[in-house]
Amino acid sequence: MIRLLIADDHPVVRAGLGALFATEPDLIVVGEAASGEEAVARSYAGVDIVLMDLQFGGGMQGADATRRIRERSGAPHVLVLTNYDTDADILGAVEAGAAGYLLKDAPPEELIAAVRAAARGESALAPTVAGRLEARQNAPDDALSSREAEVLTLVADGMSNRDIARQLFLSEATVKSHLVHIFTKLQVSSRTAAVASARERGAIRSA
Amino acid sequence: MIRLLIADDHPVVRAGLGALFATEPDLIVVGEAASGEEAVARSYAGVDIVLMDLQFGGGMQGADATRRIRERSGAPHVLVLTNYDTDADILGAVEAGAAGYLLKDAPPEELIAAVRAAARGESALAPTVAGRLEARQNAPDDALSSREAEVLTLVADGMSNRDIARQLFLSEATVKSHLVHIFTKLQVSSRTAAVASARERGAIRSA
DNA sequence: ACCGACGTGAAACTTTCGAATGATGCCTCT
DNA sequence: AGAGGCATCATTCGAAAGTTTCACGTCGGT
Repeated sequence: MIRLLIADDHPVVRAGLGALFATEPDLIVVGEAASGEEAVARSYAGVDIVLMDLQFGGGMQGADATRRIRERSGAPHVLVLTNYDTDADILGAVEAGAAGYLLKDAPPEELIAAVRAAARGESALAPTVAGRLEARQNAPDDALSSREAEVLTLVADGMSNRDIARQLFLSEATVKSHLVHIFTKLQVSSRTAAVASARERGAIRSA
Repeated sequence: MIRLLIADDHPVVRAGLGALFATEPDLIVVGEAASGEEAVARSYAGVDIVLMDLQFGGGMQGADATRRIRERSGAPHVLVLTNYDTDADILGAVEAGAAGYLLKDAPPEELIAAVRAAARGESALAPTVAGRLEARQNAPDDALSSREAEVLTLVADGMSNRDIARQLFLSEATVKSHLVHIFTKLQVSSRTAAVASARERGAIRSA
């Protein structure tokens, strides 16, 4: 018997996953969570697999929750389940310790198979995802640091360097410094181009 | 008895909505559709309400499907159900003849109430959505001219004023002039903010 | 025929951004 | 202990971007 925890902020999705797994005799849903925090709190030892959404309406996001859960010993495996298959999301999830990365539009059989695989301790990456990861391995090292990503997000919201500095309690010089690094890593030379590039590769999420 | 058709390309969401409505004695799901085309085909007279997702993986999108369904006489009411609440999406759906606009993260009771309201012929806009529509009504006349939209698109791609001028066979001064008008209409004061604002209201589609 | 609104274009001027360089302190990994 | 990555801050300068103000058509209306 495989015990599941479903973490998703959409009640409809929780109900759907619950209904799906209810038809399988060896799977049982033992809990639900509507936020990242809740997911961490409910991932006690009696849970075998956590189905984790990456996007939550507010608070802790799925990747962080995954990290928190996995850093404990005897932690359940985490299967990430999301709408998007952007590089940044996938990489973040895998790096956070996810055993698998599934898309919400996947056929039910695939979900169920992935749950069973994860319960056996296997990694269950969708084929498209695996290919993407491989491509990422060969890509130049251009991962933004978390601080840089934070700055870039504010830039994408249209804030000026001064605004960003105030918001993050930094000097304007520091913001510029971060931007230089961002430009270098993204191989661009203006803030709008950086935003365009980041959107393309899924490093930032539109409002 | 209210007969429902569920149109969504995510099996999980279909299952979730099905499970949700199964608990209500006066609601019955009489069909499912995984694409816009399928939704149109299955919206025969025996259906009272269509739950319509706006985003489909490919082919006909929800707004077009809604239009097709509603243009027939004796057509079922269409409740649009989506992840995003951008102005453009909402406006498009309502204009296509949707009786309601709901977000997927809405609580189940709200969904069910909306279905019943739609079955009675009432309009069931989520409060947040209604407010947004109203705001749109009162908003200053901020429609961009086609030339302005053209410029803004290039800005969103990260091009400099000089690049844009060259591409559109203009002087740099003219590009700036267009930008001034764009800023005024969007009520912002920088190019990146303009792009953010345009993305928010759906005037620009990200790559 | 006149007026005004609007899209378009343009100059001069101010502010912000980005490039280049350098420096400090704090981590982690080796 | 040393190397390297990251975050922080500073100064200087030239290049963009943004502001202000003006001008010229075209079009619709009273």
